[in-house]
Amino acid sequence: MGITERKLKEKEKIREKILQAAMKLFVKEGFDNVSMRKISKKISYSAGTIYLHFKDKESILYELHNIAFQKFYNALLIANEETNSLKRLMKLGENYLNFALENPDYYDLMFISNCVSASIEKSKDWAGMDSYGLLQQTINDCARDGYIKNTETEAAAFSMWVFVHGIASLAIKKRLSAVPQEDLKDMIFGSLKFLINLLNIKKSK
Amino acid sequence: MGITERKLKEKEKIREKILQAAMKLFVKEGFDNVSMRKISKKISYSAGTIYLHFKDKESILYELHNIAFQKFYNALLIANEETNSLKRLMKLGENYLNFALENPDYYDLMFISNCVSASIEKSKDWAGMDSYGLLQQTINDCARDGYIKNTETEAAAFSMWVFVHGIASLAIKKRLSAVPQEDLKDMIFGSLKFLINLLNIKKSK
DNA sequence: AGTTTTACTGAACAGCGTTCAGTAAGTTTA
DNA sequence: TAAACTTACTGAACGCTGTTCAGTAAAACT
Repeated sequence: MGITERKLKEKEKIREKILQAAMKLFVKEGFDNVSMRKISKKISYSAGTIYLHFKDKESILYELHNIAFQKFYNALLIANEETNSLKRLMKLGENYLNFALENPDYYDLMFISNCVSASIEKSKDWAGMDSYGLLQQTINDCARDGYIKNTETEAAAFSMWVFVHGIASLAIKKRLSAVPQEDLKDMIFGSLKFLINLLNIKKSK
Repeated sequence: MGITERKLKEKEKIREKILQAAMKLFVKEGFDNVSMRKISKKISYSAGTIYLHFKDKESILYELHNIAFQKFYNALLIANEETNSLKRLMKLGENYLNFALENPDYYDLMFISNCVSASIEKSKDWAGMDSYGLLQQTINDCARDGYIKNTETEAAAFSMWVFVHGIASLAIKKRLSAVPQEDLKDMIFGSLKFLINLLNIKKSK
């Protein structure tokens, strides 16, 4: 079985090459400005070859979409180092926003772009479910520790998400240009603090 | 001056025709799936003619973008019928969300799409400034009436905006498919109520 | 050695946004 | 009224796109 195995590995290698080339191009030039021919040139194959590995351009995006969610989940996970649940919630929000601001193209792909949402609707298990679970867990911990009301955990989790997503998507899509560039980060992270203070019923300080 | 005047009016008429045809096509088929040739066919002119009235496809979008903001502002304005400031804030949020859900393509154009953001950055006066002023005014009224802290009006206004935008953009971009369709509206407007309750320090009831 | 399988190419297709020489009608001037 | 000019518009063309597929050459199997 040495030969077929080697062949499979080589196939996988090309697939990987395509993904990496596409990823780099997408991030640098934006998804729409990258053509199949550009990708193929970057890996020194003909454009047709890509179609031996991917159904179409969209499915390359979808694959990258899953990779992005993996990165995203790992970026959020670092918040778990914080032991205080409310601080952990804060850290979670900060990590979310930092990921979005540092990887705007990934974030766009994951939460905004149209290309992917078609594929999402088919596969009912959404790649972001793990990350949302992380948020729910943290909110539950906050409720347990008396920071937020037990009856409001679901609404709090959802609100927290739409809040940080709202900020992230407006920033990425450049709808916050009224705010001076140098004040933007303060504004963003200040707002996060503001929301968490609203949620916090302990008001310990 | 009768002739040149008539000619100008005719030119304006075609411009209007292009905008209306483009608008209908954009809303029905989505911005990317509409070609200049499709628009031209709809108005029974050649594709080249459009370029006598608009620099490129993007500038048609930009024009529609301003029209959309006008519609948007008028939709928000209805909230002013409500005399109680906190209720007015609630109504403002509801109107925002309703507009977004009922005109997803306009909303996309105004707050999400890339095509427009390039033009926005050039013209420093953003079309949404009037609408944001409406929000700020309402928040100030709420502070005056003791519903929210006087020190927090800026943060409250920004938070309110990113919150409703977060909901709207997730809904429009179909990232809320985990929520059953029949529960979606309750979830959305329930969350709005949740946020306003968080902001409300009077807790009158 | 001959046959089959595999991997890949490059030409082709239909469609895109955009440009522009050419045309025909409308308007102004002589 | 005839000639000159202006304007509005067309349709072909350019270079790009995503995608398909007949053809090819090398590798693997019999």
